[in-house]
Amino acid sequence: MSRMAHPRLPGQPKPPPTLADVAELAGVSRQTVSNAVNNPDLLRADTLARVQQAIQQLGYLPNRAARNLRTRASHLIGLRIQPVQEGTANALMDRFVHALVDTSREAGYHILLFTADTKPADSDAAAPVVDPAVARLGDTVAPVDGAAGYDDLLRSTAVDAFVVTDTYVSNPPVAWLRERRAPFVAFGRPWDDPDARHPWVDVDGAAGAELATTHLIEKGHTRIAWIGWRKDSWIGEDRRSGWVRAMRERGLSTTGMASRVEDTVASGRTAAAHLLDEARPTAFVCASDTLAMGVFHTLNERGLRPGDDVAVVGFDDSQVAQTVPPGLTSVRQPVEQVAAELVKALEALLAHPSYVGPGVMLTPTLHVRGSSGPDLR
Amino acid sequence: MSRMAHPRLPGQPKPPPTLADVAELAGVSRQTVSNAVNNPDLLRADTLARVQQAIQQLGYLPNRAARNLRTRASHLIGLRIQPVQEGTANALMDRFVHALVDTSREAGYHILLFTADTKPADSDAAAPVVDPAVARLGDTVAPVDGAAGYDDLLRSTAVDAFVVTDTYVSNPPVAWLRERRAPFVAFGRPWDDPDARHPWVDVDGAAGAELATTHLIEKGHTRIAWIGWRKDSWIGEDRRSGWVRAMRERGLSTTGMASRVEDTVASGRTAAAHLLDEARPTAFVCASDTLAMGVFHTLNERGLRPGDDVAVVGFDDSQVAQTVPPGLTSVRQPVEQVAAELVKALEALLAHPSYVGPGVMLTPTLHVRGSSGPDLR
DNA sequence: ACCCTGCCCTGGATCGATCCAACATGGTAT
DNA sequence: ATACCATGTTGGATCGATCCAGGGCAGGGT
Repeated sequence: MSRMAHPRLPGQPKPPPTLADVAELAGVSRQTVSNAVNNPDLLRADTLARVQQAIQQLGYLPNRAARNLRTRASHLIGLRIQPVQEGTANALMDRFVHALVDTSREAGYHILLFTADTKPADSDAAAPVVDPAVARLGDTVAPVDGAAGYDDLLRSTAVDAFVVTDTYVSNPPVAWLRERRAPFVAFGRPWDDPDARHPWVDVDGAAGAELATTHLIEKGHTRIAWIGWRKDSWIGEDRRSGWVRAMRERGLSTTGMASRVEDTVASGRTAAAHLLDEARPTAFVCASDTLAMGVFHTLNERGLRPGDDVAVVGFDDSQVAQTVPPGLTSVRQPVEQVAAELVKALEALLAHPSYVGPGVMLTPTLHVRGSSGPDLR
Repeated sequence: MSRMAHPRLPGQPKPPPTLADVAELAGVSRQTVSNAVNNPDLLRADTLARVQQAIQQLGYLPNRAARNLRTRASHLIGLRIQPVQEGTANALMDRFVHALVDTSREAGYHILLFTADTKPADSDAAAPVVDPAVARLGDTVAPVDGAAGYDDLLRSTAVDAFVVTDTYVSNPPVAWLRERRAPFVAFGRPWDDPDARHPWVDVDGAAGAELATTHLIEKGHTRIAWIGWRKDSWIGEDRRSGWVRAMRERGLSTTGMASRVEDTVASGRTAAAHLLDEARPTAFVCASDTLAMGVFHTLNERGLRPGDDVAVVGFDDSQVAQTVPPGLTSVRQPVEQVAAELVKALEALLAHPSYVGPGVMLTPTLHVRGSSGPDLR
C-alpha cells in the first residue's frame, strides 16, 4: 500500500550518503562527523577540514528523519491556513505566509501548512473502527471544535510548534493549545484574556485607523465616516477606536457617522449609500479594503469619483488597493516584522519551554494613493 | 524505562505514547499494534478491537520521525513559493496553495513551503568552511541557479517529492530535478520540451482567451484589442493565440489591435491609451487582471466607464476582479482541479517511480461581471 | 620516569516504528 | 497419533543521527 518500502529500481535516484559513509571516507568515527556538523569547535582544525572535505565530496546532508527521531524535534512549524474568501480583498495571509517562510527559514525552520478540514487527515490509526461505541468511549482527547488539525500534528510529533493566526476570529485553538501545553506563538493579541501566558505579536489597529483619519483631517476633511465590522469583532472595535480618538482629538463629531457591518463588498456599498444620504460625509475610513471597495461601488453608481469627490481609506493594503484606479489609500500591516518577531519568540519558546515573552505590538503605516483626494484647502 | 532518560519537567507536555505503550496496554506485541494500524485485515477481529481500544484510550498516533526513518518517506511535498508581487493583481498562488493543501491532505500528505532565497537554509553542514577552495572543489552537486532550495530538501530527505509551479517563468528547476531523478509533478506544461517525461497539469490559456473573446463578440463587439505579455512568454503567446483564433473564426481583423508589454498596471495603462488612440477598439481582452486594471486606469482618466463605454476582460479571476466596480469579467483557472490532478499524479509517481503520466490539460471558465458591458445589439 | 590533566576520538546504546524470519495455535489430512 | 497447513503472533534487527561513558594520546608538572 501507500507505505511500501521503495526498493531501489534501476531508474531511481541513488540513496543519499550517510554519516557513516562520510566517516569512512574521512577516516574518522561517526561521532566525529556528527561533531563536525553540530559542534565544529570540538574538533582539531585539521580533522575538521578533512571531515568537511569528505562532506563536500559526498554532498552529505544529515537525514532529517533520523535527526528528528533522535533529537525529538522536527524543525517544522505548523500553520493552519484559512480558505480564501472569494469576493473580498483580504490579501494579508498571502504576504504573511511568505514572510513567515522566509524568516523561519533563516532560523532553520520550515513551514508546514494544514487546514481546518474536518476529515481526519492521517487516520491510519482510526481506520475501520469495528465498534463505534469503543471509539466514542476512548476518545477522551478528541480534537474538538476549533482545534481541528492541530491535534494530529501534535500527537504524531510532526511539528515542533504552531503559529496561530486566527486568534481574532475565535479562540478555540489557543485555549486548546494552551491546555495541551503545546508550544505556539500567536499573530494577534489575546483579546479575551489580557494576561495570557503565550507569546504573541500584533499590529495596532487603532493606531492604523487613527493614522488614516488624521491623514484625512489634515487634508481638510471634517465629516469623516467610519465603516467597520460588527460589534462582536474585537479587531473591528479596536480599529474603530482609532477613528474615534482621532476625531475627538480634533473636536470633530462622530455621531451618526459610523456603520458596523459584515466584511463584504455588498455591505460596504449599502453602508456607504446610507451614510452618504444621511450624514453626508466627505470622506470614509474603512476597517478593510473590502469595505472600501464597497464605498467605491456606491460612488461609482452615483457618478462620484473616489479621491476627487469623496475621499476613501482602506485597511490592509491589498492588491486591490494597489491596482484599482485611482489607487486606494490604505493602512499596511508590517507583516514582515510580525513574522520576524514571531520567529524570535518561537526560538525562545523552543529553547525554554516555559518562556513567557511580552506581547509585541507593532505600528502599521499608511500608504497614500489617489483615493485620498487633493488637499481641500 | 526508555522514557526515563528525559526527566519530564513540570511545565512540559507529556511525551506522546509509543507503539510499545499501546502493545503493553493491549497485551500484545509491538508488531501486532503496527499491523492493527497499517494492515488491520491481518488481525483477528477481537484482537483488532482490543488494540484499537488501547489506541483510542492512549490517544496514540505513530511517531512521524520514526516512521519516516524506517519507511524512507516523509509524506511531505515541497512547494516553492514566489515572493508576492506588489502592485499586481495576481492572486492565483493563494488559491492554488490552499487547494493543494486540502487535496494532498486527503492523500495523506502535507505541504512544506520554501522559498528561492539564496542563503543556504540548513547550512549546519556547510558551517565555517575553512578553505574556500575545498568547498568549490567538492561542490559537484551544488544547487545551481533556479534550483535553489530544492537541493537541501532533497538531500536531507525532508520531502518525498515536489510540486513545481514556476515552469512558465523559466525551467531550471525542472531540468535540475529531472537530472537528479527527483520525483516531482508540475503545474504548467513543459513548453520547451514537448516530450518531457514528468507528469504535468496545466490550464488551457488559449481556450480561456478564446472564451473571453467569443463572449465579447457575442455581445456585438467587432473591434476587440489584445493586451498581453512579451513575446518571450510562452503563456502569453498561448493566451494570445486564443484571441487570434476567436477573431479569425468570425472574420474579424486583428491587425494593429494587439500590444505586448510587461505584466504591470502601468504597462497596461499605456498600452490601452495607445490602442484607444490608434485602433479605437470597443473592447479589451487582457492576459491578466493586472493589465486589465491598467485599462481601467486609462478609462478612468478619460472619463470612460468600463462596461458601459468600453468592455474589458481580464485573466485569473483575482480578488481585484471580484471587488472592483463594476466587477471585472475574468477567466478563472480551475486550480482545485489542478491540485486534484497533481496529487493523483503524485501518488502514482511515488508508488511507481518510473511513472510517466500523460499531461493533463484543463479548461478554464469565464466569470462574467459588469466590465463586459451590455449587449450592443 | 611517573602521573595527571585536557583534548579528541571511539564504540555501543538509543530514539520509535517497521521489516523479517521464526514460532505458537488450532484445525485438517494421513 | 503424527505430519501439515493457515492464520496470527513474537522477538530481534534495522533505518541514520545523536547521546553517553570510556579510552588514547600529547604535553606539563614533580
